[in-house]
Amino acid sequence: MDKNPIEATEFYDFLTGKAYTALSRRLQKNLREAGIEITSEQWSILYALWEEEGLTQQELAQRTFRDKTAITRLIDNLVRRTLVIRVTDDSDRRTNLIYLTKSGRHLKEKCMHQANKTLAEALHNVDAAHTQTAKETLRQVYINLK
Amino acid sequence: MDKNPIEATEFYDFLTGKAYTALSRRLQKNLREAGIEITSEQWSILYALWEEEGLTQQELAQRTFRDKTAITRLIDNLVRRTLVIRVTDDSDRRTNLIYLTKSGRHLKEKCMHQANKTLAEALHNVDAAHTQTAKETLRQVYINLK
DNA sequence: TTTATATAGTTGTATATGCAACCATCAAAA
DNA sequence: TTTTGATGGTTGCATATACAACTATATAAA
Repeated sequence: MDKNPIEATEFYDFLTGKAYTALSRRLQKNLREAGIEITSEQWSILYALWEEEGLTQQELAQRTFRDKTAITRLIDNLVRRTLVIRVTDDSDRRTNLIYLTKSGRHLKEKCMHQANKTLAEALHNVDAAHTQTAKETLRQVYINLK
Repeated sequence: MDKNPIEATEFYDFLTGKAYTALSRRLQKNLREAGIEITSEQWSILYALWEEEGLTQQELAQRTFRDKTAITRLIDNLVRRTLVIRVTDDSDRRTNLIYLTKSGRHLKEKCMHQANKTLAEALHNVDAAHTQTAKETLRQVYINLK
């Protein structure tokens, strides 16, 4: 567990989450400036639903790596903003299937534009090869820890 | 702002913070299993103080990239756990200087061991060169967005 | 059929966070 | 010296989160 102390020693910033905090805050700022009043966390739920509608809350929890209780309340808030609806699954009345409303679906283009803008701002002065490596590394970290 | 859509397109997971969430959760789990009942956020404050005591709350806010109100309440919780104390600066009575208590100082070794363990688990199967690149990339992201 | 077990989701509680508004203190200008 | 503006910190509020305990439903075992 102390195999690579040299590399790890300078990597505590990763543990403090500074880069992710900065990224998340910038996304929210960009969304707000585009007139979209959702949080970055709500964005991540919508992003999953833009990829595939009708997911259960469990599936959303897995895809966004959150506790299912966090999903309950995120969906609560998205329902209140009339961006998604809960539909009880007839074949298993325990589960809710989450669908986008027309407004929720309509938001996709504008939101993804802001998401792309945010990533471009974040990765300014980072060459493509390094971006690719960082992407793979974060992916491996997730696989290691999930 | 849409200069590198290809690289960005597969990088939305970075925006959702999955890797950081996984990392933060694992750190807290490792600390708990070592009998240390602090959150990963509290760890990041203590980490800054282990590097340098007597920081102001503003300085802590900058170093951990958090809103100063978040620092107020993190310090509240750390004071309640008797890990740090607030000392009013005599030369400027607006500012609090934050010092570790004996318990807070004592925690360093055990906590840093768990932090190193967490990073090692996270970076398992990631070679040193990639770790280095990821580190630099996250650093650049932070610089771009801060 | 009844019982036991597993799964999907919700609620209570404690913690964390950003933003806006606020108070206290300091420093510079008038 | 008084006023003005800047800075450090706190509080109110809404949101997000994990964990534990709970309800409701479904499935498997007896």
